[in-house]
Amino acid sequence: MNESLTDTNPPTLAGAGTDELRLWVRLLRCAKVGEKLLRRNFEEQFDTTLPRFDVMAVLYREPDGMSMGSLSRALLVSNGNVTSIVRQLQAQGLLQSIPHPQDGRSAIVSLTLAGRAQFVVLAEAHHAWISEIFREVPADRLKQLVEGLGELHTILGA
Amino acid sequence: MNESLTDTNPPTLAGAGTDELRLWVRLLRCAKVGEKLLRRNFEEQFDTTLPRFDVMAVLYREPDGMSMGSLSRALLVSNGNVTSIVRQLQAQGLLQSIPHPQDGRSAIVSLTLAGRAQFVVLAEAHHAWISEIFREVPADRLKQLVEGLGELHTILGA
DNA sequence: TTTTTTTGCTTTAAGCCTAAATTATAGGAG
DNA sequence: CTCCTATAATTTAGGCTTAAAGCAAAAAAA
Repeated sequence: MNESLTDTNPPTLAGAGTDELRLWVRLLRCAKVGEKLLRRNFEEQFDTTLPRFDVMAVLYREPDGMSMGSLSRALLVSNGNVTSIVRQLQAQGLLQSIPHPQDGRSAIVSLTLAGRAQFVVLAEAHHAWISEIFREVPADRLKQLVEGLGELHTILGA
Repeated sequence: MNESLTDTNPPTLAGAGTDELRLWVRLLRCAKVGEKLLRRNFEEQFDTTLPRFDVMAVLYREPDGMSMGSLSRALLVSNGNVTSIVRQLQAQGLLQSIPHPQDGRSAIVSLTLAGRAQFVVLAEAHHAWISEIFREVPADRLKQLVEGLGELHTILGA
């Protein structure tokens, strides 16, 4: 029950090995492994990054464009962060920024035609990579995880 | 079946909304939300970071210390990355680096007594935050996710 | 022994990320 | 109209991250 007085091992931490902690560690671990793979693929095959892909993915769903603020909220990243990523995409001609007609502070960013075309290509590759990653996961297990993580996300979002 | 010629909405992407993609998006989303919360807490309450905590967590389990290489492999981060984090912890007196007796290239890093004491405090807070995050998740759902993510991690690791 | 290759780690360049400070515009109170 | 506050975005400082290049020691080869 108690730690031995001559124990040279680390003292047991309160709560170590609980289900919550295990869940968190595994969640983070799986996400990290996947991200590592995607980052490498995006870099090697398209000379781009996951964050840029994320920006394009959000904008693809909004053909009329959106403000920098909405973009950063949709991506769960800080306001200032979006600025530099948008700049990169703009420099590549994949994205355009147009001053808001009513509000002089704001700008509406949207994908260019080239950006939309490029995103379709990227999204296809992205999906193929994800499929490959989860290839060995049984379909019912997949559904179970989707369900469980959906519930988790709802709880976390609230 | 086909896209309308006058459709102003984004064309449907092949594979959009499949279970694999949904799983990946939710996995990443949940991890991101949790990380954001932990980062803020570590910063505000202990003026430290999640990566530093991660290093300490690994070293806590290895009282005899380990090489920089083992450390980076255990954390799934690049070799060069560990260098700067270790330096920070060393500057705070939480970690010590001792030259390897046989191998002049290598060093053995380990937590100092102060580092071990500090880690116990951090780990306790960390666990409390995690518990709070998952407070509303039913115990059986928790177990199911732990199980599913464990399997997923095994598949991803191989 | 001398040379070559490998290995452990650090450094560098580039990008992502945040919080906080700054700038500029918008909108309301007086 | 003027002042004050709120909001949109950028800039700045600091930290994390990687890949690639560099350095020094070890190990292997010649």
